[in-house]
Amino acid sequence: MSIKKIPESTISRLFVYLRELSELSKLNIRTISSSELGERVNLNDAQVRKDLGYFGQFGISGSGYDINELKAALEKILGKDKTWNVAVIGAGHLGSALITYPGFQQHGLNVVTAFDADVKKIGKRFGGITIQPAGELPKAVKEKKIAIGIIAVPAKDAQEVANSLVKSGVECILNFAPTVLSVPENVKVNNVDLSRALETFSYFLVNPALSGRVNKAVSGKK
Amino acid sequence: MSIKKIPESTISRLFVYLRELSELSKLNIRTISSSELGERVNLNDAQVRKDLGYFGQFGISGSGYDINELKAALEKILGKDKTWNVAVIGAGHLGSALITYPGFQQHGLNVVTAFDADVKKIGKRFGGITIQPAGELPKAVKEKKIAIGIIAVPAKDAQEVANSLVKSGVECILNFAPTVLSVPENVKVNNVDLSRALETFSYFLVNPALSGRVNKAVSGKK
DNA sequence: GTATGTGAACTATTTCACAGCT
DNA sequence: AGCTGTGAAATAGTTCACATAC
Repeated sequence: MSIKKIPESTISRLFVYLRELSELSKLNIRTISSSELGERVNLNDAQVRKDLGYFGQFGISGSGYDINELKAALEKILGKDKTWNVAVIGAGHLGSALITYPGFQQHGLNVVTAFDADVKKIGKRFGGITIQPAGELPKAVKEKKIAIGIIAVPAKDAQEVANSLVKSGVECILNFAPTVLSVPENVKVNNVDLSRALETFSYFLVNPALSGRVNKAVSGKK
Repeated sequence: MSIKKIPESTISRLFVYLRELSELSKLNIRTISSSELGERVNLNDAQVRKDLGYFGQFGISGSGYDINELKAALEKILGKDKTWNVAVIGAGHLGSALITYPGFQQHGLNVVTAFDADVKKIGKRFGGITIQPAGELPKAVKEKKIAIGIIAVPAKDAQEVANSLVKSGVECILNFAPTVLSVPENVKVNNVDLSRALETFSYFLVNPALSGRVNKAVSGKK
């Protein structure tokens, strides 16, 4: 058993590499070395090689990586050739913006339904999507083969929505509510906490002298 | 010099603790132990104590932490007693949603101006904010004492906007563009990459068997 | 000569475990 | 007895450095 644990940060960086490779491919550049690629995305060359190394050997010693080949390999690994159905729960400010957010479609994610608990919101339309009553969720998940649920409800309701998603069989949850969700082991939760992202700034603004004491995140500079 | 480096993840968790303490305070609970608090936010008790330990000693041996006292201490540390002015750059889909997103105000962040490079967008109003031409940015940053810039422009324009923000004196940037920004050491960048957050799901959906091989993020379960 | 792939070294972060306080 | 605060141990993640391949 020589299976290595793969850091989640590696997977996250794989998407960064893929994006950069797509750019390079458009420019008709053929090959790139780990150090050139690393430089473009502010990462160490060894980091690039190690990340790729978890999934196989893609390079040619002495000359680097074939851009189109590596791009295709990463697309395969990351499932970019597939599309997934998404449900948005919560049609308030954030939720309604997400329903029509075009960035999702660009990445193989189709918002196919949306729900809200508030009767006043039911029946409203955003883009081509009509808001359904929250009670319809379990049925819709099965019928529409929803793989990903996006939680955009107030913090106090988030856990309940998560429970309902999990019970209906959804295994991936993107949580915009500023709260910690409890879910079974097999369910993957990503948190996007807009407030928290902004809040951490307030710490830095209040403690400018301390900023040197804080370690940089995922991809610090050299 | 006994100054310890503080992990950025610690600061992030401090906000989680603070939120939980606010809830507890409302319920008129007086004290809490590190293990109880940890359990509520899915973290190890030692983690809670170590995080707090970077900033001082807040607990009472044998009985735990006074909720209101700890809450006040964290608010001070995290700068929650202050407010900051924010500029949004990019008034497209995402930008315009952010301009009126009420979550920011709840955390002491006031969106006071917004900009766009597109002449068609200039003069449009979202909430009480009128979109200004991008060229006005440097002047506005100084006049309105903007501390935080939110980048909600396409990836290809993001670096240019960041340069302009930095040159104008902004030291905190929240970047929604899916690209790696190069900024001077003293500037703090937080990335909120919605696409990436969703993209990582596609990896898990394609490789369900592998999910056990991937380490959990910041706050794994016990 | 140049650049990969990968153990080994290093650095960062989390968890353990226990002395000491209330 | 119960719980904090904190060194020490364990684990995770990054960077170095070099043998090996083209």
